[in-house]
Amino acid sequence: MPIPRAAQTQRRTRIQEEKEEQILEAALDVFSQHGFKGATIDHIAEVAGMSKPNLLYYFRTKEAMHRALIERVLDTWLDPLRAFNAEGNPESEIRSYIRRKLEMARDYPRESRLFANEVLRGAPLIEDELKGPLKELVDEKAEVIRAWAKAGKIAKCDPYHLIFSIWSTTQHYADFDVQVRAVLGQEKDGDGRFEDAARFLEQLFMGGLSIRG
Amino acid sequence: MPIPRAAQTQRRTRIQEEKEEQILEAALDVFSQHGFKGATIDHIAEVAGMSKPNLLYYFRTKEAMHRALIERVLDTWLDPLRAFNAEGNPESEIRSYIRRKLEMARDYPRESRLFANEVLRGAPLIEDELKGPLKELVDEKAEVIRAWAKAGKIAKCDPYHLIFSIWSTTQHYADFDVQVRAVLGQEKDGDGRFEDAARFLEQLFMGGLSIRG
DNA sequence: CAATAATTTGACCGTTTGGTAAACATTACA
DNA sequence: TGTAATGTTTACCAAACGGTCAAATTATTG
Repeated sequence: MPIPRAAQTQRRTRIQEEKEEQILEAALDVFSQHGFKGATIDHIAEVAGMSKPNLLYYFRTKEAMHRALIERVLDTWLDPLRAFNAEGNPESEIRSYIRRKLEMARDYPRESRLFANEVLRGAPLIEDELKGPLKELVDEKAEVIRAWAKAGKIAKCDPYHLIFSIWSTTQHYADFDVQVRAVLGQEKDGDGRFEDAARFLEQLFMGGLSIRG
Repeated sequence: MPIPRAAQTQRRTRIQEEKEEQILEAALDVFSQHGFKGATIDHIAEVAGMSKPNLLYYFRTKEAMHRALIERVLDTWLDPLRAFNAEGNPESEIRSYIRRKLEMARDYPRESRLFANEVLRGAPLIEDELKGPLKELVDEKAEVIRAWAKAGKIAKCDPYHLIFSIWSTTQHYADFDVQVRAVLGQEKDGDGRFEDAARFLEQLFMGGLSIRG
């Protein structure tokens, strides 16, 4: 009598929804802190408050858990870029994109680190996502930026490297948090630090794109 | 008859120097690619072309290897910042700092990734280094930048976040190389890509600091 | 060359880890 | 309420891994 795995059933029960959520929440904790190899199923199970075999009832392998998690994260991770609007004016669009990305680094540092860990190790699980959907989205937005530059609304610049620089500067505050904290010391608390970073980055990018602040 | 471990001897022999170098080179390969937990002694031994017990003759534990490696890397990693000169003029100093950091991301991506991995997992091995020597160095250079701003040579800005943004934008090309390549596609080769990034970053920071390019 | 010190290796060990088997418990539903 | 499907747990396994040991080999030096 084969046990029907949750992942194989047609309709998901209430328990499945709850438990899978519970597991992914714990998995996010552990994977983002220790990386894929460093994370253990036992540890995730402990954080999730359930037994190891119970975890493996919902996700058959550690990799399946990681894959489910990272695909979900990747999706929401790109929301700010999707919100980037060609119709809006360049200043407010770029400004609010930077701010949203910075807010995400502040509010969802685990997601940022999970992603960083995955890319650092060569992105074996999401290579296709990067080369497909991600590239297409970036291509589309890069075209918007290029049009703005052509119309003289912002300085001429390489739109891809502009996007990279916004990603890197904002995510830095999540991924390198330990270093940032070590350098800045205890003086500034979370909110003050966030505001300082936001102010600086707006100045940097507005100036760099020749947009008067 | 206790075997004198290489690390314990007073003077290092020729063989010790060679082999330790050989091991650290292999370790850099493996640690930077797989992270601390993901790296195995067997794998490092294989890359180094020697047996596992032989490795452990020179470095008693995996952690000792990692520590030796990361301390060496951290030291050379900060050279560009140390070269930052208060006497020089702001434009050329900042410009060449960016370029040096970008060159390091291009020429030493393994070192960058090793460091990123370490910080991502909470920097357990170099916490003291970050809070001590690193912080002091950054404090010193931040003061230089602040003085430049006060003298009206560059726009007023938070010097710490300026340094963070230079770190993050340049190191991004090493740490997130897979993503960068996925988005940019095969069109641009290594050198062209590097020049594009360099041009963009110079424009960004010169403009952001109100320095005319 | 002899003898001592330094280096290298194959075999091995205890622990951790990802994952399984099967019995047991609970839930959903006719 | 009975029964089949779903969910949970205890006990366990094989492989991988960090590290040790003692014997063998090579290098150094008096």
